[in-house]
Amino acid sequence: MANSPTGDSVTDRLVRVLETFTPSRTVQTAAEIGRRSGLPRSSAHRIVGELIDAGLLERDDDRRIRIGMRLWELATRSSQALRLRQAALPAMERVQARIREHTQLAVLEQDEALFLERLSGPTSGSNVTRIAGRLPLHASSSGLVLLAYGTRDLQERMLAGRLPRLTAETIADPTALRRKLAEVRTLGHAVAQGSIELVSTGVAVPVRDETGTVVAALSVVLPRDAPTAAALDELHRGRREIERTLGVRS
Amino acid sequence: MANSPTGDSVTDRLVRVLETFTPSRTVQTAAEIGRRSGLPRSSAHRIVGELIDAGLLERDDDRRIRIGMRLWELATRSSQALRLRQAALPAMERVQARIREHTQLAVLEQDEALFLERLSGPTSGSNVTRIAGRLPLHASSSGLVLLAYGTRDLQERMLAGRLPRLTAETIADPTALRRKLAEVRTLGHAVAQGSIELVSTGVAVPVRDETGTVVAALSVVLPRDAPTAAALDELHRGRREIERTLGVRS
DNA sequence: CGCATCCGTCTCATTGATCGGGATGCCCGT
DNA sequence: ACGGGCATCCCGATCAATGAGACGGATGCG
Repeated sequence: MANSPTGDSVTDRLVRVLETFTPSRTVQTAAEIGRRSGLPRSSAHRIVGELIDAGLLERDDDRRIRIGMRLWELATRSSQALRLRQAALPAMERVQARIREHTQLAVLEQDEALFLERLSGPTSGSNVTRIAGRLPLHASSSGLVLLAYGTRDLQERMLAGRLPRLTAETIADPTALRRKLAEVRTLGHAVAQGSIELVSTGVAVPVRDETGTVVAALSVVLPRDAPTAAALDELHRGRREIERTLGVRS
Repeated sequence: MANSPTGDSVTDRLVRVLETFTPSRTVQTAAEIGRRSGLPRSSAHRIVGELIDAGLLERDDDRRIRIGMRLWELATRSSQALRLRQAALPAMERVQARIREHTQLAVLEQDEALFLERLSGPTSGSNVTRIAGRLPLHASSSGLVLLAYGTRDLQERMLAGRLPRLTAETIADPTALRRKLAEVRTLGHAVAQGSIELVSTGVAVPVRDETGTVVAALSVVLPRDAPTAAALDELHRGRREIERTLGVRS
């Protein structure tokens, strides 16, 4: 049921076409789409045309194709991503205003951390994370939180799989990761120093919904050797504010 | 080429399925989707299944269907909606912090104003506008700005069509609307008093990109009889900040 | 200037995926 | 016990989707 080995159906094709768009390649010609999606030229043209008729894609002034705002509208209108983001935004603004570094909200999606929102102040530095971007669970503070409070099943799967190393300090050893997850659960937060970029440290706390399930991770990115105490304090304040908005009575 | 009167193709069906989701109905059963989209039960089931396999929809714990985060991710990653929103967010936060009322960013989409973002402070009142929501061009201050600086073609089309009346004060007369648009162009901003709700007044200014084209409207919603001078001042400050981020040299 | 690419558009015969009616079984409320 | 609503599975007919190919225009290179 999960997957059909055929990998071919009109729906699959449409998705493959949509997936050829990336944050770096936001506009492309129909032929490029065909090549990247492995579709014959003429088929790609036809499918792109249909998607344009449907309003999911748009044709640029100069024939190039881009994702239509209608698709963004459809997706944003009714995903719980929006609800979470809305509930969290005021608290995130407050955290950002006090800490003045990147403030992020991430959820679990297909065994990775998906970032719903990121606020960056004028003083904040680089930006590996982007909105609607992803990071591996074992390599980011947000991911560690989501993993530590995730299902046993998820944890086993991650511990059994490959743990790619982004920097020399990424936790790439299953035993070390298992120990780290236990630590996260004990402390109630995750600190990831240099696991993505050597120059920065991520700090993340779990956010729960009214059923007590961890639904997101709230995090900030600090310079590598900055003290984490103040950030943790703000993060927990923010977490409580978000949870209150979500209807958690404490 | 533009439209096929048939209105039937796999793509059309998929879109119709996606469109059955609304801000109020974010989860539904497959049968409901079938009914709302006018598709036979079994067809609806099959299509929903394919969309779930593709990751665009998700199945709830209890068999119900909802929009998948993957769709939000795809759409958000690479639409210019994101780029605009990103460029505008810091400025919007500043405006919101000073005025303490709803602060909104809207773009033109299919002859309506589509709201990309809305920030609401603790003191702000009701919320007719929602993110990814729409309002008619002639009835909102944002819409009036987008229309006044839109193409001649768009203006003719709107003036020729029906102008539904949301309140007693909505501009529903073509001649009055034409005069209002000229006024907006002269002043460089739009004030819409009571055109959506009698108790509130919208104030909006145009935002231009590096080519000088108006790409968005920045607006706030004030209590009906509040003075607009301070808000206008902040809006123009915010507008300049956004335009600078977009690369407009002034 | 001529050649080589790359693009978009169009046609058309073939085929295999899509379609939808219907049967089955489950769950839930009455 | 019963009826309604739902998800799931099946299957033959059909027809829209498919993709190879040809054509013309735009662009770039030597």
